[in-house]
Amino acid sequence: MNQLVKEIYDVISNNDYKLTNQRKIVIDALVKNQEDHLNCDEIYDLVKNVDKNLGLATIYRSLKLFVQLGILTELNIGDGSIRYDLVDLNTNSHNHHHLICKSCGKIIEVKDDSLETLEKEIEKIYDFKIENHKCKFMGLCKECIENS
Amino acid sequence: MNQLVKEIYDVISNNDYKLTNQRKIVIDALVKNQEDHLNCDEIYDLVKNVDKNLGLATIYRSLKLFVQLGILTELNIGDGSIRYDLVDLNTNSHNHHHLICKSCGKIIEVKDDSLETLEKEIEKIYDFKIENHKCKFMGLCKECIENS
DNA sequence: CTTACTGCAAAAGGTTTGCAATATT
DNA sequence: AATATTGCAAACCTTTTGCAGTAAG
Repeated sequence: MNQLVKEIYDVISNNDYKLTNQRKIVIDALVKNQEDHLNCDEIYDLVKNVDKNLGLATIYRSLKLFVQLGILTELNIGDGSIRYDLVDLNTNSHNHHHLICKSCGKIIEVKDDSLETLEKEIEKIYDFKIENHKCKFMGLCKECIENS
Repeated sequence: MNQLVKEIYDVISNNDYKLTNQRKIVIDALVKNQEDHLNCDEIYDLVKNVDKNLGLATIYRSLKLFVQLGILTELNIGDGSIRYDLVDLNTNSHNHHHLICKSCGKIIEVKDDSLETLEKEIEKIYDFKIENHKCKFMGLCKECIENS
């Protein structure tokens, strides 16, 4: 079994939540489509092929739980739905940003931890303890620039 | 009249939209409560005191227009509603970030343009033309740290 | 065997829209 | 006078919730 899947299972079990079939199916969809930043409805569509009876409400509840357990973070690209991003459980860091193409909607992940200096500065100036950050860059991707 | 208000009026007129009483009232509420990052419903509450008949739909439509005209930007703090942030029309830059206290919900504005270096780097590596960015830092504000 | 979890359907937000009346240019 | 804008109510969409039945530990 995929190493990441195993780690996620552990987080759930170790926190005394039950490893139900439905949760496993949702996790499978999330891991297999990491790049896609799916929203609940899109996960529902995928998951129906595996278990026709799996309900939408169950997915909403699963996703909420996974966020609470630190397995996922929420991502808002302004389309009216919440999208989800798998957290790298090993580094336990949120050190990546998103490039969102305003033309085609593509989301590109950017690994970067260069915000740490800025964070330290902000913490000092504002007496604010930063625990996490979310950074989005909006613009045009390579393909959309070429096709315009 | 407030200089900022005058500038906003100009943007609306110059783009051939009508300077209606309702739009003026909404602008007034936005300018007078710049710090508060109001959502539509909160603006509705404020505005009702000025014009009891001003409808919620009108505010939604005004806010959409103002975003389109670059007068406002949308801000998502994860409470399920869209909040709004006045753009500094003179600098025409989006060079500020938000600190969001996860305990009391307070939003603190941080002036900073240190992301430009990072943006240039990202543009080069990913062939992505960045037009704007949104950056949120989540954590605990001074007061909430002291009261815990 | 206990109680957390699920599925369903209904409800609850927030936001959008159609239409007739109104106000701005 | 022409038409963009408004107010109202209904519609829409995403997300949440109550409850009875089911399954994981």
